[in-house]
Amino acid sequence: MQMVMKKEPSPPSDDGAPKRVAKPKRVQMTDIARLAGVSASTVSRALSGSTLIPEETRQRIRDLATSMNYQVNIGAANLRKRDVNTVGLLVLGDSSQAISDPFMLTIVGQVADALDARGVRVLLQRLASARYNSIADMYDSGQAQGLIVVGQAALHTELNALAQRGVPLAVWGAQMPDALYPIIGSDNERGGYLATQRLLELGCQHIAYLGDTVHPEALKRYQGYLRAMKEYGQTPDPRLHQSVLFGDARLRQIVSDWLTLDTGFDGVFAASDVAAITVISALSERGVAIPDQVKVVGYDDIPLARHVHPALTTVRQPTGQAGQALVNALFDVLAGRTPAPVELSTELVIRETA
Amino acid sequence: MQMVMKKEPSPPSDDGAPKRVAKPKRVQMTDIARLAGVSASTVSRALSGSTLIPEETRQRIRDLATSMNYQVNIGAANLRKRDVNTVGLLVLGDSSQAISDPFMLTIVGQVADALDARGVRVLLQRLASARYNSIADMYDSGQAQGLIVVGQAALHTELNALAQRGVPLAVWGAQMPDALYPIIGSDNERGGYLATQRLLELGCQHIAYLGDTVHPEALKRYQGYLRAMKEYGQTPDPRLHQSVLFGDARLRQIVSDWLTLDTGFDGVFAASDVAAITVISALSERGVAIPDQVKVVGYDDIPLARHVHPALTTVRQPTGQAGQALVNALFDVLAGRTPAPVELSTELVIRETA
DNA sequence: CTGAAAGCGCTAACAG
DNA sequence: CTGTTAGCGCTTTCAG
Repeated sequence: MQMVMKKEPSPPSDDGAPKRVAKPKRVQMTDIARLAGVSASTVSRALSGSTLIPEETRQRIRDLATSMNYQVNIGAANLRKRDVNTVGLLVLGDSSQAISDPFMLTIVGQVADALDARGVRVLLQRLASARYNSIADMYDSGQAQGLIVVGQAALHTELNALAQRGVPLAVWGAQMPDALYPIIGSDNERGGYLATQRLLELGCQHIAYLGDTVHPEALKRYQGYLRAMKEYGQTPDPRLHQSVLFGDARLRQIVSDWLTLDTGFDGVFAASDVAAITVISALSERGVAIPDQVKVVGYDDIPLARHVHPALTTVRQPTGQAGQALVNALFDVLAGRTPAPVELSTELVIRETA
Repeated sequence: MQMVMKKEPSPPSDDGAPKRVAKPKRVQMTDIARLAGVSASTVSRALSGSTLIPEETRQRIRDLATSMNYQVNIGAANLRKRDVNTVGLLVLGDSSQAISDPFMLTIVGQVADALDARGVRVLLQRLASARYNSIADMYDSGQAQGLIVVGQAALHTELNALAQRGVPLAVWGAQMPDALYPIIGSDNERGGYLATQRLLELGCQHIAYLGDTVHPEALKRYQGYLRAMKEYGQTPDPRLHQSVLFGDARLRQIVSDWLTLDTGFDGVFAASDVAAITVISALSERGVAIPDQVKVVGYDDIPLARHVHPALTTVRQPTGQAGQALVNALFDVLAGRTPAPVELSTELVIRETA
């Protein structure tokens, strides 16, 4: 039966955002109070577990509430308590490519879980670069008591400004010397070093680096790459440094270009597993043998890294601790402490591609 | 009975959630009003763009607000407007495995974007099965005007009960005949059929199905598998049906078991790409040639499916439309309409594994 | 132990 | 055009 009794008063607007239509009246505290024969104060106290209310009454009120699917209106309670108990989780990044990176998403999940464990609500927002200026909106509008930002991007200056004016935040990214906010991240420089060292140890003479050095994390990895190269007496070929990370077509083109270089190339260090896997795919397509002709090392150790063929050698970032560390840092800030930045140790996971 | 010692006037507790500490006073509407020399009402109107206020004044107030990083307190505004403009996004699933499934996460991202485009806030919650009973909390506590549930799991009955009592929701999952809530999903039965048909066309005689039929979606895919088998005159071997989808070790064991069957097996239809890829990996490890000895078809077409080797033949679910469809459905419900369920068409993507 | 009263920060009549 | 007034649903003194 499709046609239920039409309500008189308001004609259903059909033109976009729905207007309020026949909202079933929500039960609220006074209703419970009336039904329980007590005052709202008592209900409030009972529901919050105050020992002022005798256990028996408390339980009775609780049962009543449960049976009516009543739960305290958090918005109203927050207003009164001047507290929100909610953290904003911002995921920076442009293309839906960037956001669909399994690594980023893993961190998002971890953070959500860690906050949940503390009983804190999570307000999620993906933010494209065009709106980076509204990064603090959740805080400024009182929706969130603090922010966790995943994907530092190139926003260090802005983030510092926020920290400066007292916005509590914690960020996943690369350490910055003058950061006024806590940064949680992996040891990117060392990761880059380990990856490159591996390639060098295996005898690579022409190692490419794939990563956008505008991002501090990718830059650090690049610095690690440079350090290893220097240590092994090699001079990086600038033609083998590319910023592109996403987009199959472009990546394929780059690989093509590299293959036609006079010197050729025999190793690739990619700043993300997703990029590394795409490169492997492009190389395989052209009949280049991995690891025989070209060796590849990725970064992140996403779950699928071990399942591609050949299995990807990569630098593992300890996501398990990431979420917890971010949340801890944010709560330190909220408590007025100054948390130490956390640089999680990276680890080379050797598989088949290098 | 926990007799907690009554605290003295509250020393800074260090043992958990931080107490309020030196919060910098937030600027609020009355502050702006005072500074602008007008009343709060005027500020409210100006900031909400009311044409009652002359353009000039409006701009002046806006600038003032911006310069002070002031934004209307959404919680308070919501309370007054009796509206929250927020949707709860619930991700069901137990293991962090389940949640890290790229496919699920892609949908989460899509939904977040689609809501964002409507100017609706997103409250994210991951929900493990132990807490499935609190699935409607966000709604009951007035935090969200409606819910979007990703991962129908085996909760059809519960979801129906929620719909029954008027909780606005939209769900990603498999169509159910008696659903009182809108379900958005792909045509799982057809997807299962297409996948299996492909294997049959290629001459497979012993096709395994990997998918937990407790989940309606996986069940539908299984039914598609059965239909194809029947159509091609084959009898499914019950030993080749396994519910396990996650966990490398177990999956490897299952593959081992299958390999030692008297009949062997020459085809696998896995209900998710992640499972398919793991199987491929396990088979490669044991020296089984794909697709020569065993052919594999997955489900989802996650981005990496094309990059594994051999590239995965799979059934594509149109995630692009998923987020939008879910959001549209929810808003239909909120507007008092009864949205038609959406069954997005699935498509076989033929690559190398079959 | 319990209720009455006073707001939390904002918006929306309702007068000017 | 603008200010005054009265709450939104809840929590928390403050008195019993």
